Amino acid sequence: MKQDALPGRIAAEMASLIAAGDMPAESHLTAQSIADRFSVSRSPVRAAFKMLEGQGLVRQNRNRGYFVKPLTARTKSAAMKSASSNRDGPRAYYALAEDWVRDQIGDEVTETLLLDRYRISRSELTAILTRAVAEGWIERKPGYGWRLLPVAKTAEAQAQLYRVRLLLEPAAFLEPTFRIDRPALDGLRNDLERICDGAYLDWPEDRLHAIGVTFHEELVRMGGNPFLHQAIQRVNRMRRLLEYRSMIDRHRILAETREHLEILAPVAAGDLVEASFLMRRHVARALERKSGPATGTP
Amino acid sequence: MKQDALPGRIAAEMASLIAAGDMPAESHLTAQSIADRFSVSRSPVRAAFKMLEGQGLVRQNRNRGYFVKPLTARTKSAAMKSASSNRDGPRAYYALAEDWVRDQIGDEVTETLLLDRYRISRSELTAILTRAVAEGWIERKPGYGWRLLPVAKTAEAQAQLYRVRLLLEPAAFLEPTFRIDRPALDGLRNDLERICDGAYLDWPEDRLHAIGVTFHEELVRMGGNPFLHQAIQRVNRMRRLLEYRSMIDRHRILAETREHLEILAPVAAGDLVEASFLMRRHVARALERKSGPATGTP
DNA sequence: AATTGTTCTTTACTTATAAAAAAAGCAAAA
DNA sequence: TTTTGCTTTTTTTATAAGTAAAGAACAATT
Repeated sequence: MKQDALPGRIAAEMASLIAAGDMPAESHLTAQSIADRFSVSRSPVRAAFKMLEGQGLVRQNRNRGYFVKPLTARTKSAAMKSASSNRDGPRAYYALAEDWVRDQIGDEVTETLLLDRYRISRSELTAILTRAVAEGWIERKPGYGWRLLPVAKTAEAQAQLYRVRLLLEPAAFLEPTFRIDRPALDGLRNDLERICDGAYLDWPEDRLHAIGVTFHEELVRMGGNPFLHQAIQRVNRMRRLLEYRSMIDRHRILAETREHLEILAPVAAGDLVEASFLMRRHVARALERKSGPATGTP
Repeated sequence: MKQDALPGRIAAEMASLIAAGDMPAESHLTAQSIADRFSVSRSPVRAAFKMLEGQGLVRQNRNRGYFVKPLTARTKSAAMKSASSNRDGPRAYYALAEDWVRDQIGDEVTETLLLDRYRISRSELTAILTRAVAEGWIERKPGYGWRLLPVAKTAEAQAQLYRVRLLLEPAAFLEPTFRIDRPALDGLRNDLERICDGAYLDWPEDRLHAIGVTFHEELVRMGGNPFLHQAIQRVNRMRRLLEYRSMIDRHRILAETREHLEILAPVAAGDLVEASFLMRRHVARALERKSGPATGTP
């Protein structure tokens, strides 16, 4: 079996966009534009179209391509389901991550052990290890074997992750290279406002989560320091690893989204010091909440 | 050929230690202690011993093991040469990095291209890509191919790396989990004092560099926040990639080592706020010097 | 008792071939 | 001219057998 199913991932993401109304009914989905968006060729995109057609989300017009069908209650729920069922990573990756977080596996493992335990092919294992290395919770031992690194399993560790964010995120605004990216800013505001306008009740969980993460990462990206941006991306991926199972509290999402909009205002006005201050307060609040119960998307 | 030659790396590192006088003449090198130090088994260590014997650095006593031979001018220079020739990574890794930094290669590559260009095996390529991904300057494209990221090439990159250090390193002292690690502290001070006492002229470059890096990483490690520690490790690896070609200015090393010792004093005394302040000043100075010429190990 | 030297076992790398997937190319339709 | 639908080419993955390397076990030596 192919390691990850590119068409499936593309289809899932498009389903999410359609369900969220980003791709209105009757609009023409040109294969090349979708391909460009995902930076792939048209081949996997066509495969994705066929999957979406099977779900009743798009319609093919012979020699004219694919068009978005109007959403019905049926197709809408199908779209949301497909969007969330298709996580962006191989099943075994999450299985390993979960085993590690739950202490179901030792901290030094051999490749054969993993191969055997998760019933995967060598190249799938390679992909998983590469990813885990990139996300910083696995490293190769000098000889044979891999070492699983400490990860935010405990409440204390979660807090430590937030302390790193507290250091990095407010600092991004103060980088000398900070440049406001209007289109990105407008895109963010648009999403956030729609969430506040009720979408926080409708949209699939992973989309809400993704928008929250994107908000933080985009702002850090505007800081113009790629290493800062990279550091935050890693922290967020690590966070995702731990939080992906937890239910989202949709009312907390609303509260946090309002804070996000509050931060956006001074950024748009060019008051970066104020933005930095608000961001610090925002992350600090999230850190405080970590002493409490469930998990949101600050 | 084996991907990286573990015995060679171990031999090189031991050669460096012997040349630096860390392993005095006639001392007995027990295989297990060396194996533990590198967290490998005795097998590659024995192979390393044989290589060192060939270089005249150690002597085997039948059934008693290996012993350090007194350094002669000849063996000393051989040791330094071997230590520096054997970088801690596959040749092709640095070849690729250099090609990228020097714009000798496009920003999107296929595996076959790399396989062919650097004449390496598939698994060696996998190792190289995994490492580059971990260090954050390569990423997998969604379909086929890999994308080389511009992080490592821009002129500002060095300064931006230092700005991240400026954020993270002083903060480590202020973590609520900071715990002084006396043995580590003593080890650091010992190395630093020997450098100041003249070793800055003698010791091989990579050892001087490594001690500087270790100083910073160990202090951050004592902060007790593994994510902070990890972030700094990444920054340092990237720094190494950018700096690995540049000559070391041994007098700058001396100056910086003195600053390192200055920072150690308040740490040992438990005055972490002062240590944090001194660290900030130290890194800030190094950042300022980046406007100037050559490169040291701040 | 600790450590070496050696043997045996496990683990991972190499290489090659087949198959699957994605990318690239191109003629036909809109 | 753009975009589709289809074909061809390239790239990567899957699988498996053979080899090299590292790890583990154990008797011999100090």
